Amino acid sequence: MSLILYNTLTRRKEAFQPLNPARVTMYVCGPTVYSYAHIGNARPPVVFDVLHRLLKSRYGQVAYARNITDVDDKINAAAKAQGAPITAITDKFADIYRQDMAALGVLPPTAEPHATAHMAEIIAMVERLIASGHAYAAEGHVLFHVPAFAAYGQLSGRNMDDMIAGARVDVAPYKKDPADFVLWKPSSPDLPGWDSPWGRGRPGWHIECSAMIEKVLGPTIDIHGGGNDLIFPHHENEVAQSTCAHNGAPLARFWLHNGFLTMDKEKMSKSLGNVLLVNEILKTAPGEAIRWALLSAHYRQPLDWSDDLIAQSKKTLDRLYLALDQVKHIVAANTGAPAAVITALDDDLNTPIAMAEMAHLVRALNSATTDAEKAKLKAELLATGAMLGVLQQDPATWLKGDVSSSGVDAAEVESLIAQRNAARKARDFKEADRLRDAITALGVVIEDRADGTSWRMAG
RNA sequence: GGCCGAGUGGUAGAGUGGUCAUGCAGCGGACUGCAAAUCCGCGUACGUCGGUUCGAUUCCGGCCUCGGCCUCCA
Repeated sequence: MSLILYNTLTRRKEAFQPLNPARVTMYVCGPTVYSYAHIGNARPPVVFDVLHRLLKSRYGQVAYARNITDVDDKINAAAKAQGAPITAITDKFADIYRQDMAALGVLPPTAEPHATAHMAEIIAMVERLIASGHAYAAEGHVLFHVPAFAAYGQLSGRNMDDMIAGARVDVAPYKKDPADFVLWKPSSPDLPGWDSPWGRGRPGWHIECSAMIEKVLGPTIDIHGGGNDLIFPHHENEVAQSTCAHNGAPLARFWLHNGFLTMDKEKMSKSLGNVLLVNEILKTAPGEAIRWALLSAHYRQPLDWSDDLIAQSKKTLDRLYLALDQVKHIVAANTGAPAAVITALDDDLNTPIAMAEMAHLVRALNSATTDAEKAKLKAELLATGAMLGVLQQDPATWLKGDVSSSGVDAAEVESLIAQRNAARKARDFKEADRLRDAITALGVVIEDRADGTSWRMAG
């Protein structure tokens, strides 16, 4: 079995082999921390978390870096608007981001480089690019000279003539070529800046990733991931900078890009304003259900977000946890995820197929009659859940839901159940049904089982 | 205009050159005092027009529709 990944660079699926199996390297573009992450922002970290888990299970350890961009004009604007220091903004939203991602079951990356902590590396890389003739300084700016890199446009499949023809922005007068992009730009005294050979300034948008990848992971990494919209210009420019700074060594061997999350079929984006914040959704739905929803479509496909999607995801997880709850006293066998699950994930992270396999497992588990069977199926289900980053909490905890926030008094429910069971014992079914209606009215579902009556929150 | 991607049953969403996705919803049955949960069974599908083929939802081409990138954006 081997992992097959769709490589944006070649536009086809390719067998993945790490450069060095003892140190698989992966980089995913992280957030610019100037406000809350929306649910679309959460798709890459969740998707690449599944890849992270898969790589870990195969190669033991993965050097996985996800950056924090803490220098950016939008951060400056936010700080100005709120009358707060820059670092107050970036620290706050970096913290919130980490918390949100943890709530979605995303394992921390092995490194979380901050742009502001890598100014020396950024400046050094810019200097190298100037020295090698790939960049030039002009009016306090440093620009990457796109015609100096013949392979420019390869990743995004564009050619320069078309782009110039379709250009929608005014070309700055100091650019030698309209496609040239900024590596370094001057800062006015009221903006954050760092001393450099070109005066006090700050980095352009793309150079930080190139510099941090080199520093944290090395010149050529195995996998670089991010959202579809980053292919151009962000990743194209990263390729140009890094390749030229490394004498032609490629930046990344595999480029992976996730499809977009939409709302009513339209891209969710901060500029359009149609965003749902992860932080807000987490107040109304468990993080695990949100994660399940994000993985319910293949990562390269578009995914239309809706309340119904979360509701369905939650119900599906209910069913899985209900089955696990039935076998809580059975010790899971020492078995990993079934081959079908591995095969599915190996095929370009086909999470919907892996989820379908979980449905097979849960049906088999519910039908199993021997403890040995149950122990094996329980183990397979849990192992599959671990690959996807779900199903790892105590079933009872999941099924009870957040009782405290629901306003339901657990003692009252237990009391009503006891009264109902007394009525059932006395064969007073009218009273028993009345009591159950009262329980239902509280939003609680009860189930009579051989070992007693259990209850959980409905919906 | 250039470059990408998508159009599947009530819904979400995989996949395949000729039997089955799967979840949710629905229907029938079993179980239950009745339910719930669970199990068993059932149903409706592949945008459009051509081509290749014994046979296409699947391959090829045209068309239509929708979305994305080309400017900050996951």
